[in-house]
Amino acid sequence: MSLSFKPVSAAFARRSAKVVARDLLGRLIVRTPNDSRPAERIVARIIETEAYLGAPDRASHAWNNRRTPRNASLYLPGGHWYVYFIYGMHFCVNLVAGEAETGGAALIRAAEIVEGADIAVRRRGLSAAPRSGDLAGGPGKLCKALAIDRAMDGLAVHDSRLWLAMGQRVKDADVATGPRIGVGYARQAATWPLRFAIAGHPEMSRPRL
DNA sequence: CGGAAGATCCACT
DNA sequence: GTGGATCTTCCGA
Repeated sequence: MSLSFKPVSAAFARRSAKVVARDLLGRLIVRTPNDSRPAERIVARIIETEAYLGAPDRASHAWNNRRTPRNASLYLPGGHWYVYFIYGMHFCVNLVAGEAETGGAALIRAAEIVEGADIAVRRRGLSAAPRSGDLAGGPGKLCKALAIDRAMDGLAVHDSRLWLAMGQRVKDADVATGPRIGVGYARQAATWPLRFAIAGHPEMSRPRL
């Protein structure tokens, strides 16, 4: 497989959250923690995402145009990172999608580490590489493996510390869809098929599609 | 102002 | 399968 390290265009994230979430599969997150140690680079291929649609979506942090200190960056123009802290323990990373003030975003739920796995293992606090799926197979694990935290919240998607490369688009035939995880409280919105994953990939979070 | 629940993960049974 | 960790936000008193 040939993976392109060309940065995504400015237009990539200016589309709807649903289209962006689908198109993120197969793209690459490139994390370069600091410029003085370029060897610390980690590259992760996106395996699983979810779309959150903003004001009309009861599962979205932007439901009914809610605004809090935590979700401020969710209202930036498409093409910024929205990183939030959840359950008092974990971070989750989203790509803000669509026009400014609309609150759409794509949550990145799982990725396959394609470069820097040893660094990711260390960041996770593990002594050895876990079995497939346990290194970045979940939104909290992904952020820990890539050292993504509050400092990344609100950065532009082409920031040198955390940016998106084209990788390789995944064919429709290889995409599985289903309802989103952990949003049972969202009534009708909980049934919307806004979860996307590369079918059968071992890094997919549970429950598998 | 207190309690509850959350776009989660891990240890334990 | 269940519960704990413990930040952020919501809701009812």
